Amino acid sequence: MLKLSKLTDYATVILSHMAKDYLGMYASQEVSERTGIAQPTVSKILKILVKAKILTSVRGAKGGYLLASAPENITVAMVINALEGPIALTECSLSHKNCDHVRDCDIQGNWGVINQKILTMLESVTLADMLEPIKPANEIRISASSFFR
Amino acid sequence: MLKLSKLTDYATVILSHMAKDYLGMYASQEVSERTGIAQPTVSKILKILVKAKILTSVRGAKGGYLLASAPENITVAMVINALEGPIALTECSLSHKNCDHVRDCDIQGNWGVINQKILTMLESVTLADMLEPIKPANEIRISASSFFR
DNA sequence: ATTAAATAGTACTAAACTAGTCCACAATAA
DNA sequence: TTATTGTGGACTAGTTTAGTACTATTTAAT
Ligand code: FES
Ligand code: FES
Repeated sequence: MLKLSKLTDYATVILSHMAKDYLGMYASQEVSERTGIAQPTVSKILKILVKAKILTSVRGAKGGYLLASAPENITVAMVINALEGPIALTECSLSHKNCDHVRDCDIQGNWGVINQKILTMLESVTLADMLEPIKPANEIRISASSFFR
Repeated sequence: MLKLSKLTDYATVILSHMAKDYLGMYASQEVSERTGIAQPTVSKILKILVKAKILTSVRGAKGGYLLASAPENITVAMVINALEGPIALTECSLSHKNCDHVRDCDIQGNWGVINQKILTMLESVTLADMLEPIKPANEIRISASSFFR
């Protein structure tokens, strides 16, 4: 169903929460309470986000997590990348090695283009954007006829 | 890893093959030989594509499958939809029911916007486009600053 | 009529992935 | 020293996916 994992979804919820006061420090405990996501799961996600350098952590009592940069500089693509690895719609967008038993394939490159467009789109959305209330007029700038040109 | 299933990938390969002579009829046997995808798997995919009305089938000896419409009218979104169901990055893009234990969530709507953009993009790419050799200059028309405005 | 070639539908299995939990360990504040 | 908090890794149960198999149905050719 072309979907993100639940953990990625949670991660955006968690980060949005933290972005509201983006200089503050948040203990996993507290994040769990505020978001309603179970504590062990929150903890797991926060650890992953630290490893991806999206968050920084402070250990010990009164410790917690903070955003490693301003919400404007954290993109949705970064978050997806942290939790799910590189964004690649098809195996071949990432490496052609895995597709060896598919002969007669004329389309790998085009998948790559689609993939790149989605990536660019996701890179253009930041945590700050996610917090904004939705504006109804969202004009799409891609016209069908110009897609591959 | 935000990826399409292998079957979807195969489906595009199969359809691209069939689109080369898009009035011709193809037996699953033959498609299997040409693409190198195992026959039972090809067969499974073709059945699904018929149910989605992307292909039509002719039963009996000398039967086979044909494109139900011209390659220009078959979009990548249709194919993904046939094999994986509705395109929805997060549960909430599809229905908010499943997310009830996430309190304090300000972002569902924005996911919906992102989702819609990806959908529009995938709807703008047709089978005919997939067959074209790639053009190097692919200007992306979405600017970061205007994403949510 | 009979046979062969082809799709339709469904069910099944094995493998891979995901979500969610848990625990022993390390760091720090009080 | 003790309580609090993050770190790292392991583990289990559940779900999803890929791939296969089998039976029934349809049609062309003979
Ligand atoms: S090389 Fe993988 S689908 Fe073509
Ligand atoms: S309602 Fe599902 S992530 Fe917000």
